Amino acid sequence: MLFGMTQDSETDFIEAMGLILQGDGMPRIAGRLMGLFVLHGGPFSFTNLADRLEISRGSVSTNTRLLEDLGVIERVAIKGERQDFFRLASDPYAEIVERKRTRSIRARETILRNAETLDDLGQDGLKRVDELANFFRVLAMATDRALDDLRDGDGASPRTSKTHPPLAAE
Amino acid sequence: MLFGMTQDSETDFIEAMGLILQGDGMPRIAGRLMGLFVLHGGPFSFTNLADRLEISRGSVSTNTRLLEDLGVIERVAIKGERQDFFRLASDPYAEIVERKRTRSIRARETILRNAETLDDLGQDGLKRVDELANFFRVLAMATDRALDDLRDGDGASPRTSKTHPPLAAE
DNA sequence: CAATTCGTTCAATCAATACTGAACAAAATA
DNA sequence: TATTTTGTTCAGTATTGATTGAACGAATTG
Repeated sequence: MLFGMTQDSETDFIEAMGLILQGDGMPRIAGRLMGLFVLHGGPFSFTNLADRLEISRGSVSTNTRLLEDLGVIERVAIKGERQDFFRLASDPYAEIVERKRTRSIRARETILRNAETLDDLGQDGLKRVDELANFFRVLAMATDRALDDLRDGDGASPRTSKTHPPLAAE
Repeated sequence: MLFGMTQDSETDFIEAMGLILQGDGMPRIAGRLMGLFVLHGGPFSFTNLADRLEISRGSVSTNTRLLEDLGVIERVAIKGERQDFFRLASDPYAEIVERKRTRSIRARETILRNAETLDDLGQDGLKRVDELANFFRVLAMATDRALDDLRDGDGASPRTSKTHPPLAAE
């Protein structure tokens, strides 16, 4: 039987990471890989990854490349070994935030560019478009600060929100 | 013929918004609706929305409810009218950011909760898990600030990043 | 050189989700 | 009361993207 079977807590952690990254629009397997690399830093061989996570070699190839592009992991060569090895990068999260920032900026640019060719918008219409663009600008600025915070290796909160307790899901 | 046919700039704007929101994990139709409401504030009747965007009544129902829950639009009643009407809400973007914030906090909590039951992680393992949790904490703080900025109706940048020019996609 | 190992690619399958359109209940109208 | 209008729900379809597994070329080994 398989149902009701409980898994060990390492698997729970890895699967949880799979779901979290999936919820953020990435492949679940990328999340599982990330979870594994956070638990044990690596290096893991290509084959080892496929075996431990029980995923196909194709998925290992695709998703390690994805995480490599994101700067979450890096490919390392090991003397006397034929396989590729991967380990958690030294600054795994910066590029993720950087991409979020870029997406917000792009969205804002797209909006402003499309708005240029619009006429027949009144005073109010222009204001609403401006506020939409500003929304994305604010998002971009927020990720920008997040990048700074990450770089500073910011362990404790240096600034508390005006409107929220330090951290709780409410 | 249909191909090569160009659409007016209003449609371009609306479609662009559809793609932007789709890229953020929401239904494309929700984005189109949002685009329409940003251009013209409303109120639009239920049927009018279906006609203008050429979408089914089912989609109007589902996606207006989604945007209503998000606080982007609000349902209004108009004297002498049977249909529901919708207009852009007064503070359309706050709840969107609030949800982003909640997701980051939840992710952090999930990680910390799963990490508790883990043993056999060395010094290094604990550090990596901590840094992962901190990553989501930083994201939560960033959205938190974004929320403040939005409320302040912040039109000009009060603080410039240490590492990036004021705003460009690079 | 033949056989194996390795990582990538790609066609096929699978899974998740969006969207439609018909069925429905409630309310308004005739 | 019968008909129409209205918004929701839901089953079915379409679409999109993730995942697999086989085919492949390159490199290694025997």
